[in-house]
Amino acid sequence: MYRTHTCGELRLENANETVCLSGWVQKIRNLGAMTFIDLRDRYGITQLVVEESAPEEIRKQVAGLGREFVIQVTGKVLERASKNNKIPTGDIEILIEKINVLSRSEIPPFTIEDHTDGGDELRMKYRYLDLRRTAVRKNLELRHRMAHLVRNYLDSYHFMEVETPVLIKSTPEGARDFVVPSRMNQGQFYALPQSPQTFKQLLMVAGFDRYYQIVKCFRDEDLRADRQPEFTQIDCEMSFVEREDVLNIFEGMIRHLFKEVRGIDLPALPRMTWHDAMEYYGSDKPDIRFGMRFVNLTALAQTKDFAVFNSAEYVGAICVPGCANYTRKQLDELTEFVKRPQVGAKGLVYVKYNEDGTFKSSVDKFYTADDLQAWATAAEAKPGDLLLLLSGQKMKTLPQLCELRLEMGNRLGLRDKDVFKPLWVVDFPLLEWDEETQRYYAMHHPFTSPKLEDVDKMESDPGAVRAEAYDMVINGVEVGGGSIRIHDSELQQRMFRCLGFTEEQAEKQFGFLMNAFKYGAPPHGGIAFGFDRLVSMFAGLDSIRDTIAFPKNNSGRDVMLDSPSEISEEQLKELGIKLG
RNA sequence: GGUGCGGUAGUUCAGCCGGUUAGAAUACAGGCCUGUCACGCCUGGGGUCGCGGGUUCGAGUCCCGUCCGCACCGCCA
Repeated sequence: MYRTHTCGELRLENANETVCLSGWVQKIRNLGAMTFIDLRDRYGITQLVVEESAPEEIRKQVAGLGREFVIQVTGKVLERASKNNKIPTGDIEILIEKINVLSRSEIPPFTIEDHTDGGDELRMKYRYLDLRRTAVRKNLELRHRMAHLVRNYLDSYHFMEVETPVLIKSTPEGARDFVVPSRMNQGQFYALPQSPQTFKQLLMVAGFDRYYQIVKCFRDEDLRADRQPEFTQIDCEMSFVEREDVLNIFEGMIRHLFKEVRGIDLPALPRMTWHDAMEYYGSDKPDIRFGMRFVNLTALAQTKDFAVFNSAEYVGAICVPGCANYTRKQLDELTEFVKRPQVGAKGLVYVKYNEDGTFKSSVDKFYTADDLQAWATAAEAKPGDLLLLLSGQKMKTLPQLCELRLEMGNRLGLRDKDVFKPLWVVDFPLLEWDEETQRYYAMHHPFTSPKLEDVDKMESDPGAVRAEAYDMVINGVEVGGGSIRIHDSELQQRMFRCLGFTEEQAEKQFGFLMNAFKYGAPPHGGIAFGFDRLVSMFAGLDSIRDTIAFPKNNSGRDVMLDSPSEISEEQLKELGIKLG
């Protein structure tokens, strides 16, 4: 037997018991006549003590210990002479009677502590050591707990978890596929799923009317702090439902998670149309923890001889509360911010609505105080507020203003990580025009149902057709999205036509689905949540990496395994692949 | 594909306008210490300044190229 207890469970009431513990040596504090050892496992830290009076043999063994050695000790639980109220086991210690070194350790490349001295790269290379740290372990514990809560919640609503294949068929739409060469079918390739989308729809045809799966998905696109090439979705689909049914069930799931994990009772989630999200926040994933909604000043701004505004399709403003006292330097910084290539604005116009009711702006040459007053009124500004204006082509200016708004939210501390403001964004456009290829693409995916009242416009005005699609957004992060699907094979064919597919192409790519729909497809819809993002949000992290046990770096590499890597000539030959 | 920042001791970093033997903290090793828990004190070892080229009397420092890391843009139905 290696242990009678874990390193996190002994308390004062265990005093005088003889116990056996196993774990890692976290820290050795040698005070000369006595030595303290912090013994660590998943559950906590227990202090071991060796006194001068201990047998020579034990003192010698302790002297030979090093950080991260794995040891097993037997000893008596004693009340400490000086207690440590920072840890749950801080009232007791173990007087070592027997010690057994189970495994030695080299000196670790970084300290295994909450505030490690190791940088990201090193921690990833030795991820198994990094995972010993409480901070990282807690994230994985949270992930486990959330997965468990999700499974229980969905199970209670009769959702069934079904596994779908990982080796599937490549499709041209959407993200790049990861491909896997087939040895038995030379010259042909499997693709890894970007999502189990078509399978879950087929499961609906099969009559599994409530399906879910916590499942790995793969996209061969460049990485970000919140994007990994393989990531986990909570993938769900339901039959005989309308949009409201789906929103209700999954709003319930998110509220359940907030309640259980964070102890937060969320109110019902507000809804916002995609159109309003763009118009007032410049984004399809608005952060509504704070105000500063956009105000359209186009008409009011095009009254004077200011060419910049007069030539603009759109002039928009945000009203920043209490910032009329911004200095020239701060305003210059903001101008620099919006002119960065990542934002791409040409310039920034400010209007200070001073406490004394006067105005000071960067366009005083062109506009009178009455003009500026009219803007301030439109923006519901109060004395002491600062208006920031951007102008230009509307669909370019809105996202720029969005960046500026988020920046001001950050500067004013309005984006508190412990405040959660989820919402549904609904009524997305069905199609999106792509300038480069001069055709429409499905904004969500080609199986998304148009809103019934817009179906007539699919041919005459495709860009105006709205979809039965919805995203759940929390604090400016898209955590989930889905739609009511098309279950009518004729409508599906119409959709493919809108996307410029020939009948043959549609048949070749999605024939299996269209065929299935000929045999009685129930109305259905669903949603998928980005599980990594959800966990990182609940953990208050900016990056999803620390919610994943073995993540990949910025260039999609696993620095621990050193993958991807080359394969042998033999392997290539077997696969019938020649490298160029 | 692009932009920005970074790469110096095991680790995290400092190193100014180019100038003597490249420093600090921490980790590590040795010694001292009876209540530590970020233990304390003393001593010591430890460097291909990412790599290649160039400018210069002289390069960690300046220039060019390259590799690696991070953040972002493009991309992510």
